[in-house]
Formats: sequence, structure tokens, C-alpha cells
Amino acid sequence: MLTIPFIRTNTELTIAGLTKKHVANAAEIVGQLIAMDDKRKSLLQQAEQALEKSNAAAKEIGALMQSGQKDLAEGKRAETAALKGDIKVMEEAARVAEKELTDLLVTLPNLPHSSVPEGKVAEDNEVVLNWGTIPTLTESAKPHWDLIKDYDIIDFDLGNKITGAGFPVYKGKGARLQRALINFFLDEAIKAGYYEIQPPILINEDSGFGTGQLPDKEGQMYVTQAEGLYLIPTAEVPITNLYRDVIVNEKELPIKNVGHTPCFRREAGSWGAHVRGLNRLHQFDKIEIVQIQKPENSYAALEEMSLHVQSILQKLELPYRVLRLCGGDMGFTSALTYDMEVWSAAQGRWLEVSSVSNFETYQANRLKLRTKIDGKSILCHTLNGSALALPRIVAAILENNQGPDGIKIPEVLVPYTGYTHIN
RNA sequence: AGAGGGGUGUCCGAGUGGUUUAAGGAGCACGCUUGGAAAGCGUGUGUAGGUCUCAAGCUUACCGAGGGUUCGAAUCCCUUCCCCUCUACCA
Repeated sequence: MLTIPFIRTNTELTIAGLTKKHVANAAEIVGQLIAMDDKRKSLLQQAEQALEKSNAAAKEIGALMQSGQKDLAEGKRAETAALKGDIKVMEEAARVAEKELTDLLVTLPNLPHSSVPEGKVAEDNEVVLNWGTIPTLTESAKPHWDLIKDYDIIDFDLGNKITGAGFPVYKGKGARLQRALINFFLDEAIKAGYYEIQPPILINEDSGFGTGQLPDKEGQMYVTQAEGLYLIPTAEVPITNLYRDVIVNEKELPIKNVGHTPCFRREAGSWGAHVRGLNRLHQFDKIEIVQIQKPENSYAALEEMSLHVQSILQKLELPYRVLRLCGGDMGFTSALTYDMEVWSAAQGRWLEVSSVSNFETYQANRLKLRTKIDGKSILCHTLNGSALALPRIVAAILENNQGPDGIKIPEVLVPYTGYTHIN
């Protein structure tokens, strides 16, 4: 969430940033916010002045009672009793004004970094770099949804039976490949200095709000009926919320955490042509890296995270490209996002396998995640990225590495899989 | 799940309606003292909002969370979350 002091001192910048993110009537909304804040302040002031008066009177009554001047105390009491109702009304008005302000503020996305390209759709994203050569497959090459059936390693029909569409069952070498990738990704992150966390995969409402999934993406999460807990859409939520309402010691920064979790997404309304097979699932595994940084270091950290993800893709020998997302395509809470896409040979298209973002203070403001520098408390910057999400990596490995001997497993994974080919 | 006990500042801990303006202790910071240190002594030590050009100051809220009673609530009442003990159950 944007902060009001920032908006007040950087009004033009805020309007320009919101416009780049395609918020309609940005100028109007910002004007409205400032007016609402003025109203909140004046109502708060009225309420506080009344409270001050009442506090002073209560103290006087206390003193009179103690010195035995009962009559005087009674008189004073009658007098202040009348104040009570007014105070309640004023406090309520101040509270309502504050809620109105927050409710509007919460609907605004983060402001984009100056390097974010203009644009509205995926085609407007900027290709930052390409790595590797796109393999040429034989005529008989198959997409992964055929390969998984041929080798009987991932079973959608069984998943349909026990749960529903989008919940595949991994079997045999398929299951082993999942476990291999999870361990490989975790080990790589730990080597890069990340600290491993195994968080709960159900979270409460406060956590959903802290990282910005609520109220924006309410419909994308599964909720338990009895407790109202949400199944996490990404490990970003529990791992970042570890630091909700925390003032981190400056010496502990940066914080670099990594965690593996299953991720759950309802993906309501997004089923169509491009979501066959492993391309889009309701449940999938992902290794997530999260950093908490001092503001001045956060963009260096973003580059470092991008390089970390790229190094993994290189070790897996998967051709990829890096995109800098345009204002219209980037996430609600992000200031700058890089997407990594691997080439899926048999589908002939790029598949997003990672997204690394700097949220600057947007999440930290909701989380009340601060640090103290020179005695002043300031909001930290939060960052996260997938390193990596499994299903599309599996799809790319299957499709790109298919040959007469079956599917060839990348060298680095063999110690983890214990086999060299799926055949 | 049942019964009982509890949640107070960085930590320990006192506090059952009115100098609580949260005692006392520890820790931490600074100062005095010292050859240096320890001890001792002194001072300070939370968060958020408002006011203010800035600072100081003043002011409001915060004793797990939310609501209520009262002129006045850490203290009384209600709801809720969490922790501990015993019992039951269970991987």
C-alpha cells in the first residue's frame, strides 16, 4: 500500500506512476485521497481535543473524591457525563474517515520503477536478454501432455478422480523428478546464501492482506470452510509474513529466505487454449526466494535474484529469455518485475517459469515491517521470486530433451533423480 | 475435546476502579569515577497518529485482539486468539 505522506509530497509522481499502471482517473483519485486525509486529520483533532478535556475532568474528579469533596465531585461528574456522547460520535467519525481513506488506498497498485516500459499487454514487455539456442525437434516430437502418457509419469485422469481438474498425480520417475527438482532448487538457493524455511501452507486473513493477496485476489485462493483459512497461492505469503509487525535490527539485514511449498490457485475463469497439461494447474510445487532489504540495496538485490534464477536455468540447459514487464502486465504490488521464460520446443512457445519482483515499501507498509536507521524507523523493501516453479520446467525438460532413447535428464539433476533417462 | 491457570515495555516482574504520569529489577546507551576495567553513582531508554518550518514541547491511542460498563479501566463484564497444567484422544 502506498503511504499518504509519500503521496502528499510526490503528488505528480504518484499520478504519473498510477497512469503507467493504467489506473483510470489517477489524478482524480489522488486528489480524493488528499481530501480524505485532510478530513481524517481534522476529525481526529476534534476528537482528541474533546478527549483531552474529558481526561482532565476525570482527573479532577479523582482528586476531589480523594480529598473528600464529594459534592463538588458529583457536580463535575454530571458535567462531564454530557461530554461522553459527543466524544463517541467524534471518535466514530474519525474512525470512519480513516477507514474510507484506507479502503481507497488499498485499491491502488504500487508505483512502477522508472525503468518499467510503457505498455498494456504481454507483447509490450521488453526482452532484456536471450540465452541458449532453441532446439530443433524431429517431426515426431510431441508436446508434454502426450509424453507424460507415453511414459506414464504424470496422470491427470487419476487426479480428476480423487480431486478434480488441475490436480495431477505424479508417478514413478515422474514423482522422483519432482523430488529431484525440489532438492536441486533448494540446494542452489542455500549455496547462494538463502536460509531454508518450511512454513505452514494455510494462512490467516491478516497474512493475506500483508502481502497484498487480499482484498485484491480473494477469488484466486481456496478457503477452508470451518476456519476461514486460505491455502497459499505462493510461499511468498507465509515467508514474508514472518516479518509482519516486526522492527528488524539493521544488523540482521539483508534477510534472505527460501522455502519449498505446494501452491494452490483457483485460476477462476482462466481455462482455455494455452492451459493444457502442465501449463496451468490448481496445485503445483514451487521454491520461492524472499529478501528483506534496506531501501538503498533493493535494486542490486533484484539483479542478484534474477541472476540466481538464470544460473539455475543455465545449469538445466534450458533456453530462456528475460523480460522486463510493462506497466500493464506487471503485478499489482510490484515496482519492477522480471519474468523468466523457457522455450517449450514441442509447443513452440515461451513458458513463464519465474517472476522476480521488487515491491519496495508497498508490502512493508501493509506488514508494518520496519528497521531502524540512525534512530529513525523506516519501512524495509521486500523482494521475492520463484526459483523455480516446477510444472513448466518439467514440461520444458520433457519436450526439449525428447529423443529416440526417451527423455534425457540434464546432467546436474542426475545425482538427484538417480536415473539418466525416462523411457 | 473437557476442567483449571495465565498473556503487562527489549527481558523478568509488581499492579483487583482515581498522583499508574505502568512500581521494582535486569539489559542497553551516555556521563561521572578509574592507569584501564569492574563495582558504584547519575541520566536516558517503546510504537503509531496529531500539532509544529525543523527540533523541543504539547497532545491522543496502545498492558494478546475486539467490544462494553464508568466522569475515570492494565484492573470489572462480554466475545475471541494464543500459551501452560491435568484429563481424554491421537500420527
